[in-house]
Amino acid sequence: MPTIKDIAEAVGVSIGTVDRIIHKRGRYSKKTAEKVLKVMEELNYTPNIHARGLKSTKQFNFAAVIPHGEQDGGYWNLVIKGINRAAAELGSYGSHLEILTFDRYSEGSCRKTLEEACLKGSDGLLVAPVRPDEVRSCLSERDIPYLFIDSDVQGLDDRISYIGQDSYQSGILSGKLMSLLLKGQKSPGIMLIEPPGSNAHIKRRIQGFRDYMTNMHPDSFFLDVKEEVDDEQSFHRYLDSSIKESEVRPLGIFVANSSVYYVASWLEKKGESYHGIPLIGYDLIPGREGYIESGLIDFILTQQPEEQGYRGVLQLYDRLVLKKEVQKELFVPLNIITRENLHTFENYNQRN
Amino acid sequence: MPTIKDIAEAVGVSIGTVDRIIHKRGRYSKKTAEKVLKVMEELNYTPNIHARGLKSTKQFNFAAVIPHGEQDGGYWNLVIKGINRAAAELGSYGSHLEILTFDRYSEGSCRKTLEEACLKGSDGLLVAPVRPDEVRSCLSERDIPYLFIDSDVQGLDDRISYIGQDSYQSGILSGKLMSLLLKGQKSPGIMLIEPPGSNAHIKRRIQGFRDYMTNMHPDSFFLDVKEEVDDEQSFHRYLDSSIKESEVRPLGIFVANSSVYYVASWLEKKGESYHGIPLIGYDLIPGREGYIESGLIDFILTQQPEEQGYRGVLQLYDRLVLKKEVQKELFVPLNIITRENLHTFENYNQRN
DNA sequence: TTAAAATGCGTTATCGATAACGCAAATGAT
DNA sequence: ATCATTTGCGTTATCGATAACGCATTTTAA
Repeated sequence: MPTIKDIAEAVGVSIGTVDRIIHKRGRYSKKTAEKVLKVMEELNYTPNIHARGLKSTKQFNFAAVIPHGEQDGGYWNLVIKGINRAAAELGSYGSHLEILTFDRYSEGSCRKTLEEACLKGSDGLLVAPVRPDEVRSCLSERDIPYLFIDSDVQGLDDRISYIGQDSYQSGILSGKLMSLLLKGQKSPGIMLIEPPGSNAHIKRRIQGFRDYMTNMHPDSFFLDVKEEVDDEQSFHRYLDSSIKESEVRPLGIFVANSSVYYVASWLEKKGESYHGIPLIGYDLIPGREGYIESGLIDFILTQQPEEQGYRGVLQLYDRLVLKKEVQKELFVPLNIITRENLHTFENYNQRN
Repeated sequence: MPTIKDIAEAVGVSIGTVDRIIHKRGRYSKKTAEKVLKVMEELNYTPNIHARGLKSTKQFNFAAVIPHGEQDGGYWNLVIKGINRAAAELGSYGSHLEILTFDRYSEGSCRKTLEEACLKGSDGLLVAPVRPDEVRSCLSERDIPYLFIDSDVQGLDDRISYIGQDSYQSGILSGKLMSLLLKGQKSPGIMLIEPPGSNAHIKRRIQGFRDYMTNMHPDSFFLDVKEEVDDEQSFHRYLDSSIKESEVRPLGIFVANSSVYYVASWLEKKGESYHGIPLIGYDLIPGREGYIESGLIDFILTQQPEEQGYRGVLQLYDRLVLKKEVQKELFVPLNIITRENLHTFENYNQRN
């Protein structure tokens, strides 16, 4: 491995000169710079990360701005887990990461938290822009580098990267799985549950699902249920009344987010005759796996929140500390979770 | 972050003493050692990786001993890809990794390659023990640290780690998926294909599949096909004669490894009436995805060869270079691949 | 022409861990 | 009592990149 000293000797200058040229800093002549860059190219010089990391006194301060951990059924806690794992893996050398959370259901909370992060002098932000307008208005007037997870924001294209899921395709995939579960039944009445606080993301999932079903089962019809409250009891009541109104027993239920667990507990309460109804939903929520094990929930698709948080931090680090190029867009794989492979996903990932 | 200097000052000794105590090296008194260790504990000292990496002139030489990349339908090339990705990520600081391949179908080739790796003075080996006997006889008499991927070896329990898949459970999962694809048909005749060079791994998959099916579809019967040759043409001929002999058209086909692609091309040749037969198999082979896209193959389970190679190298590094504790056994998640999520698995993973 | 300013570049201390080296003091042997 | 050996510990150079500092030399201004 060639060092800066090797370069200096090869060119016939001192290491100080080489360093200044590498960093385009201080004073040097154009001629020398050309020679140095040429030799660097030839010897295939790459800086020694350890020497750099050791010397650099610069503490990078990163901040992650995401909803409170327990919101959305604990979904964001999984993101936090991934963030912390990445932070631990990078060690705390040369970088420090702080997680700031906000209330995604209260106006202004997101903006306030973002501004707080900016004022702290963060060198980079990892943001879950569940409130795109607030994010847009806050970030567009600053020049802090930022990266989005979970969803993207139109108009903020100079983000470092976006890490998320192809929602529409995940809806398609759900459709396929539902189709299989229906075992060729004709005219399936499908209950399509649009959860509270539904956003563009969730709407795209529903669209994908609907498109697949109408395409493959033209005779299927939908019972759209749009829930407004995020609380198990009211959810159950609401489902009961929806069922009563429409007077059909659904042949399959698709829930476009983690409310699927509420639906599962509802089915459980309804008794045996409801237990076989195909049920597909989103997200693995710790403590709720029982519904998958018992088979009440047939399939869960995940957004891989942990993976998103993990990758997000790594990309921030790669881009800002290591100054590497990173992918501007990264879709996490669509994993299918079911009773038989559920346990193989647990506790994978921690690197020690 | 406390440094070795902080410890030294706190105790009232020099950094040299602290260093010797940390590494149990050279001469020091028991009393001082106790004090130093106590303070280290209190201040929660962790060595600075960068300083250590910078100083240590020790080049770790690792070797990966696996079958030729193109064997098993290119399967090992994927492992190699993961190994290289990990190697690139770790940078080449303080470690060098060499991949040595052998012919898994020729006796002694594995042993020879292993011995070669040992003679090169490797500090650690990543081994795919597809020939357990040769691995056992070679490694048990040396004291080089080693780690297994793909499959484990009985009697070599002092390995650093084993990284692989829960084969039986993957068979169970295949059974579940097959069961769904059969859409409730009665008395399904299942063609169960045991591929050439079948090992304990593959037999466990078959066992899992069979157990699930006989449990959930007691009326199902199996047409066992044990193929001997690993070549597309002969495979087709063999399938033809098997079908003719048994005089049944299979209602579903399970192939316990990547020979599933041969079966797919066979079904394609047989014409329309064969195209709808549920087909489940293993492994994503580059260039063969077309059979999944077209739907000829319904589901593919993967062993995540790339992930196995990647993790293997990371664990070797963590254990030997960073001297961390690592998990003695790591099962990779069972991913389900189908037409609708196939593309979300491609090109994920490389970190830049 | 001469002082002032600008340019190009070399020198050096630093980050934290490592390990060789060697000096005292303590212990042992004769 | 004297010398040899052992024991405990401090000092120091090193790894490669970084960046402050300052010395010559050249260029510009008056």
